[in-house]
Amino acid sequence: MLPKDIDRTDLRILNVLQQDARITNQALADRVALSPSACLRRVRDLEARGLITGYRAQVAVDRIRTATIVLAQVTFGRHALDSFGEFDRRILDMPEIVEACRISGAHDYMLRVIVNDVHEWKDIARMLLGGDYGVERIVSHFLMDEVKPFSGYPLTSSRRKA
Amino acid sequence: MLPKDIDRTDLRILNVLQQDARITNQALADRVALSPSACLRRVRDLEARGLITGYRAQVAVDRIRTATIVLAQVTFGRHALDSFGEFDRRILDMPEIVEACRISGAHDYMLRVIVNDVHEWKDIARMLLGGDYGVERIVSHFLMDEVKPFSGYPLTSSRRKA
DNA sequence: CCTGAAATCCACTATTG
DNA sequence: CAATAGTGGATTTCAGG
Repeated sequence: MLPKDIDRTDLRILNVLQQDARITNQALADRVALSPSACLRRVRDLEARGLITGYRAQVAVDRIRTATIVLAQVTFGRHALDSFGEFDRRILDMPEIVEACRISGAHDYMLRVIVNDVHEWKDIARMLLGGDYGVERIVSHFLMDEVKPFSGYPLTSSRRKA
Repeated sequence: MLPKDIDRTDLRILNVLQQDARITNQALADRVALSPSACLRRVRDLEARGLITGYRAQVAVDRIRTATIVLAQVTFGRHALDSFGEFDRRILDMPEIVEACRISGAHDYMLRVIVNDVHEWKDIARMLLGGDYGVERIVSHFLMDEVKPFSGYPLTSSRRKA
């Protein structure tokens, strides 16, 4: 169930850091009932092993710039796996595309894009369609309201078996 | 273009903190060419004004637990605005639903859900459909690959006018 | 793998420009 | 508003169990 190289103390550390990445090491050590030095060593270890992939400030971007956020589903025509590679490289290059997932189902990618307005999105969508990546169709949705903003994953599944 | 209560120094601070929330105040001050005290005052101000909404460690959740991540589009039947409120409260309560956005277009919500397996997702989807919230249809996509993981928003739009 | 102490280094405040 | 300097406290290393 739990990977054998992660114990409950690690989980507690990760849970706290998911909620408050800027907590002091001392306070963190208190919350997980460890001495500061032991706690720090675990945190460094979690970083080195790639279990913590980064620490990010969450910014209210809509209060800083004009921001229209688009969730776009991209469908490919021919499924040449190579064309995925080209497409991937392209979207990694575009700062407006802030997130991209390959998904199962009727569509191939789900993108999250930030633009100033709908016209800018039109330009980008046209670019993706016309770039000869094999993109056949783009379905876009505009984000109206962040009802539940992401604030970390549950690291233990709460749901119990029947 | 830029809100008058945010200057370029604030933007640089936000940009650095988006990439590395655990940087020390001194190093941050260096990077934005400010004294530590001036820098710290700005950071506290950005927090107090709600422009920074939190600091989060990014965790490689798939290396910690069995994780199937679902992107689900939820469509309502009758558009009673009240039923949205009930639905909202419900999803805020469910730890498996880690993000929820109201969107425009053919569907009403986009959810990001983490479950152990497809069966668990089936249970949750059935719950949402049967809970008398007015949910009419759920289209689900399973996340196959995080091609471009979210790592902060561009705070200045790079695209220039034609 | 932990604790505890010692030595840095940093956050934060007061003071001043 | 920003810089400088001081002090209380935190981070980090290391010795030892």
